[in-house]
Amino acid sequence: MTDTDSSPTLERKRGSGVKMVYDLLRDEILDLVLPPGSPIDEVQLAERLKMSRTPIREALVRLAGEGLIDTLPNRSTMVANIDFLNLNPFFDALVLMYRVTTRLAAQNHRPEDLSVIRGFHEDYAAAVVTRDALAMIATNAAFHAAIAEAGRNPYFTSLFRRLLDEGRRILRLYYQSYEEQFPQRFVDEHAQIIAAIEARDVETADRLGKAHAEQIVEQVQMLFARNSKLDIAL
Amino acid sequence: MTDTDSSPTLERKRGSGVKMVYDLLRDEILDLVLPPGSPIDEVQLAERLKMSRTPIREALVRLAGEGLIDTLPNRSTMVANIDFLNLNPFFDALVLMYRVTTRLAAQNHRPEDLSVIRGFHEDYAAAVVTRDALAMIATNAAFHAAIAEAGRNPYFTSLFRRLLDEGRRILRLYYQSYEEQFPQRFVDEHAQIIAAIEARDVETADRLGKAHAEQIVEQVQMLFARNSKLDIAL
DNA sequence: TGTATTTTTCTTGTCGACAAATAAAATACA
DNA sequence: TGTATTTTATTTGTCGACAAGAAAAATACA
Repeated sequence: MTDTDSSPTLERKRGSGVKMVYDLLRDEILDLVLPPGSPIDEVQLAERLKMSRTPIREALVRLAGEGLIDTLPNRSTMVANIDFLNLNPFFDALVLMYRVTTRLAAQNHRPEDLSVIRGFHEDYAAAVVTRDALAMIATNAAFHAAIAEAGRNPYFTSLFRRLLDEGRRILRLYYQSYEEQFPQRFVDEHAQIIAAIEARDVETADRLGKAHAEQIVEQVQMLFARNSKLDIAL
Repeated sequence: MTDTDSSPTLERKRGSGVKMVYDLLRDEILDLVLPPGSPIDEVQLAERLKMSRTPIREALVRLAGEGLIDTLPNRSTMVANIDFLNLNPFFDALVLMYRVTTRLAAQNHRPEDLSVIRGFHEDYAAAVVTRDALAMIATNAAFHAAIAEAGRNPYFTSLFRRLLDEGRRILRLYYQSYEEQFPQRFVDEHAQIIAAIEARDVETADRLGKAHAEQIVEQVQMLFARNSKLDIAL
């Protein structure tokens, strides 16, 4: 029998296809469901999501623009690799953006921003309590992205978002061997950061942002040094 | 008569279409040939460049990813506006990236980088001599982009490139009423920056980068204040 | 058996066509 | 004449199909 009538074609709203694919792939990449180096097949995705290749292609172009996938001409496209041998540029950029965005948030935030920030702060604290590593990673990124938004500099915000994304991938890797000591500390530091922002204490915010970032970098480097044996494929 | 045989279909290499459209539109946007707010018609472009809408669409998606065009769903896409009423976020980001990239270049550059940088330095000096405003803008951006490359932090480099692009649009506007005093000064400052980088004098590079950036910002703000009457359409 | 060449296969890049969504124009109605 | 509603027109978003490129497989040849 043919498939006429049986499946009612699953109507989608007219521009939602690309966003769907984009969000799906982005999440799968950032959570390492698709590890670095994984090939991405357009036709396979197309038939899995029951749509043409066109919207999928558009999503892939966007992801490539954000550096999450690499496209070699005429040949397969794959999830972007992480340069584990030299994370320094990443760390440098991350620390600076932590500082700058926190500082700007202290300068430029509006009252309504704080409730958003506090919301993510609580989400993060909840994730720490339930020891949900994936949720911790995601809510921590959301927390700092919200601070960046409150700083109201779209250039910094977009770079920071990109760094936080990349950070999600790296953290996802290390949280396998996660020690429970540091998340609680981060909750406290987050609370201090919020207080500094609210008080519009620019210098303190700057200092806390920097210290917080360096804590994270140090932790990651420690974890990295410890289990450098577990190597990710490719 | 039909057009069979007459025009031999103008064969293009297989992936070159998108790059062609992308480069073309990018240049026209940055040089204000397409001023902010200009509508971009896909079909019109398609028949002008004698290709299908698909590669044009891909180029537009890329440009949208870099913030050079805005796409409203189901409706026309147009060249991104510049928020002239609040250039502060732009200036803040620009100054910081000038500093950081110059500093990192002093730290991380390799000998071969210097010749590239010097090349653009000379191009800029030549543009100043011939008083070619468009060339000055473009070579100045290329000069600083080359310094950023020598700093070897892709995150900073890509943000800085984006800022330099945006700067090209803004400068392009003000160079209409351009006063010849400052380009020569910039040539000298560029030379000092090169010297600091070559000497690996990180602190001096940082200081020079910051000062240079602030010079530019100040100039633009002065020009902006002076002829705030000439308003660009939309 | 090992290397070079041809053939096949598989994936991407491009095309033309159609349908949905929105704006503009035209019509109806008071 | 002015407003509301329908109709038309224009532009985007999606689709299926096909051709070009490159790797893999198969064949030819030594």
